[in-house]
Amino acid sequence: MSTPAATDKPLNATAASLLGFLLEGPRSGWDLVATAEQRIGNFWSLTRSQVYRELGALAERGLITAGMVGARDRQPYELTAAGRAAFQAWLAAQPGPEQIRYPLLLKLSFGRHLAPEQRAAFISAHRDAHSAKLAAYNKRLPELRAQDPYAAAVLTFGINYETAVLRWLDQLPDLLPGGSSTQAVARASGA
Amino acid sequence: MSTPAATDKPLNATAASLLGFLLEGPRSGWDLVATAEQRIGNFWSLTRSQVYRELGALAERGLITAGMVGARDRQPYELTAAGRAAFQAWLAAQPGPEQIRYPLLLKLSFGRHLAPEQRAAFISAHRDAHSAKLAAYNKRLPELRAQDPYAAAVLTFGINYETAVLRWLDQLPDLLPGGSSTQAVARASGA
DNA sequence: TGGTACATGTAACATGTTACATGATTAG
DNA sequence: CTAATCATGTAACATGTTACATGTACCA
Repeated sequence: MSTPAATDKPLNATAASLLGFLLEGPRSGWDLVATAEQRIGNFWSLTRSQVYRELGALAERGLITAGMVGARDRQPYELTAAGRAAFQAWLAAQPGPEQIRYPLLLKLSFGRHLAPEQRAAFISAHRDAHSAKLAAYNKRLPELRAQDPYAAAVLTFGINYETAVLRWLDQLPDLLPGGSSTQAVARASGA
Repeated sequence: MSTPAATDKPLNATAASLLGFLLEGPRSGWDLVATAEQRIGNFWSLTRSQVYRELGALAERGLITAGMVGARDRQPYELTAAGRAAFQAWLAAQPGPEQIRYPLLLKLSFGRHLAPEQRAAFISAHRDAHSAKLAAYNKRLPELRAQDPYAAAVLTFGINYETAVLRWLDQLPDLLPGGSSTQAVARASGA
């Protein structure tokens, strides 16, 4: 068995994505960060540090090779055959469940300890952020639809998601103590 | 300034949640894991290891104190005044944006490299998981509504979310190449 | 007395974040 | 010439995951 430098253990999703972008041609770390930000940044985050680290590890495993350094110390990498195979193996594996970490939900679930005005401030800031995101997604959709149906499908998830969040935010006052219905009762009882 | 053992740096959300649960009375690590799983597990994950580590750190910072060891080496912790203050400080801070890491979206965005049958298998497994979750949420809602409006509000987010995901999954065949409309065309052209 | 659920923890590792340090190139 | 942008990287730390190790108490 000639060991081609640890094709063994499975890739993590971040590393695999980098390989995926490299399928389109050689890219430097900097490029990859920009590409990732743009293409998967909405549902998969990564940092510069991480990218450089993964590139080093991928090179060591023989899944990519460093090309000739260009202008500004630009270090391009390109896929090897092993890298292509590793990417395909990753892609073919059943994806795990999504992970959501939602600080607002966490704080709301401790809502009994939270002053209503603060709660309201959180929610309102949150609503602004989400309606901005929805608007941005809707703006981008038509263009993407023509260019790349896969990206458009993924963006459509984002639109569904943001819409659901906004709808939930609308419901909140009726669900929470001190919300609209309670206030209506308070007004009706002549407070 | 009497330094009360580093009340300084802000808590992370996981540690803060543990403090939040301890507001309801002394709990052991084991209890806290179970409570967290049940109460915030759907939108905030944590592991046993992490909990024990955080408990150690919180005790060192003077935010909790270890009580007397009970049966089965059970080690209960309770909040200190500093712990209460730290929890309130965390709760009052503006929550950051949610983070979503969605492996299926990642793989779909590389959809051009994915065989349609595999894509279909991913989506179908995903759909099953999400409809099960939605059903579970809907089942739990009435009970929670009476018990804890905050938990119910948070669960309602989950219901909105799962509904949105399922709706998106329904849309997918029309968005992706080789989807239902394409198939209809193929059938019409007599394949 | 044997299995299951309870209970705690460590070690090793993987992943992710933040701050720092350095320098090249380009546009004005 | 100088500010902004491009480009790479390290160090330190925080967070999260997995596997391992140990033992108790309850129930059948």
